[in-house]
Amino acid sequence: MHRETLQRYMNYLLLLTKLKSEGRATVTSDELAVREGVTGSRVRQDLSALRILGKPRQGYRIADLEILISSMLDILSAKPVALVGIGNLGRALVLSDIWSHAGFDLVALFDADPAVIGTAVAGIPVRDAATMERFIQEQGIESACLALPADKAQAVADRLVNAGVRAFWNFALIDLDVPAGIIVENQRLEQGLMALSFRIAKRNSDQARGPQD
Amino acid sequence: MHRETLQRYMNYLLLLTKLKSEGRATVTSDELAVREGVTGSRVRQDLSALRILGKPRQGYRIADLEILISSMLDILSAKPVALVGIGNLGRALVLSDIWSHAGFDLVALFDADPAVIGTAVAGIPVRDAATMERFIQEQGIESACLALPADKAQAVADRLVNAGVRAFWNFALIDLDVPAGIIVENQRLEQGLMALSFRIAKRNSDQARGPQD
DNA sequence: CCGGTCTCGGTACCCGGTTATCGATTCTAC
DNA sequence: GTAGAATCGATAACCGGGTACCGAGACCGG
Repeated sequence: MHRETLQRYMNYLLLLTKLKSEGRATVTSDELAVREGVTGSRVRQDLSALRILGKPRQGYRIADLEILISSMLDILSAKPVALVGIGNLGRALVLSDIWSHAGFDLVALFDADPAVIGTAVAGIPVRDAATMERFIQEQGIESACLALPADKAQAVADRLVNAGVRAFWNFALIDLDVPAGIIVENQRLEQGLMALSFRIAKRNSDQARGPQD
Repeated sequence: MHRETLQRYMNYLLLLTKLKSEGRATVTSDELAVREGVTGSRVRQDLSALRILGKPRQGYRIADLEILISSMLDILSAKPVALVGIGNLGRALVLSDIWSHAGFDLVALFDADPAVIGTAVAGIPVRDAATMERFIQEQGIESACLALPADKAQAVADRLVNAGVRAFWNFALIDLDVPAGIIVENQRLEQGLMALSFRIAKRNSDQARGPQD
């Protein structure tokens, strides 16, 4: 599955949540389509691929969509995950409610700074990074979030791989070098901002040339 | 330009920076290609679209690539930007060095909490959100970063649009409703984590089925 | 009950992104 | 200096995601 398609599914899910909160029970493919900038055809194909069936003149049942898309993304499970790096970013992530929404259970925090070791964030104690491998191994944790400076991320990732971690959510601005089979999902904040810069430049130059196209 | 293509350019840039720090002066299209999971052909077409010329048996000059890709993304300018919401996430963003790397100059911070108003982060004073419109207007700021809870983001965005902001970098997990011509770049952290969940599920099921494909 | 309309499911088509290929150019080696 | 290898630039071929279309089923109004 291509990244674009995956993103569409996640956006469907976001919109479904909103619709459900408005009391809606069904959606049509065209309704989902306009929000995504695609056609109803594409949406129907997306849903068809998940074996989701709708009814003519009625649409799709929102509850069905939510369950099937969620189970495809495997966000209904509670995979244990550890977070390394209790800086401002780390704290923000710990305090957010995204973990359970994305199928994870944040079970451990690590940092190397004695000033924060022993404190707790959102009720989760911050452990000494020196004890990281043992804890990860004992708990069988296979996912980790790296909220660290770029210069420390590779070394920590290496240690975590040795301890059994097989998937990373990486906020450090480097390309992690990991063995085959280990997943790295990079969350490049910088690229979002660059994309904004590009879109601003494009809009401004388009407007300068006039709206002839 | 499609999102995928834009992402490739940004990844080229990231890799170029790394190569330059290693003392390299030129790159071949194939070198750039393998990192992106595409072919040399695609890279050559990407660079050709930017009127970048290489030399046979030598490759492209890294310095040229950096300048031309950077200018296409317009990240060499210093567009003033304001950040609203001095929570943990806001602080992390302020303290990061991404702003200048992406063509922005972070010039103002706002928050509604009296406890943080008047303090400073990275040398930038935190102003009262009540004075936001006036300051934005006076300084001619046209970009803003929203590091706020979802329930406050829309109201703040509305006020900023009225004050002249025409581009948003939005971290709140909602679809902002803005007038036509106003750019919203959503940085959906949640979706990165969901994508990781999906990739883990996919890897595990693929391995269970065996590596026959 | 029946025609009209709306929306789904499936199929065929299209377009543009990606790859493959080929000639041209430049560097290396002897 | 010449043969050979490497890499670019350009063009053609390919492929798959996206769209358009059509028949089928379901609700609505009379």
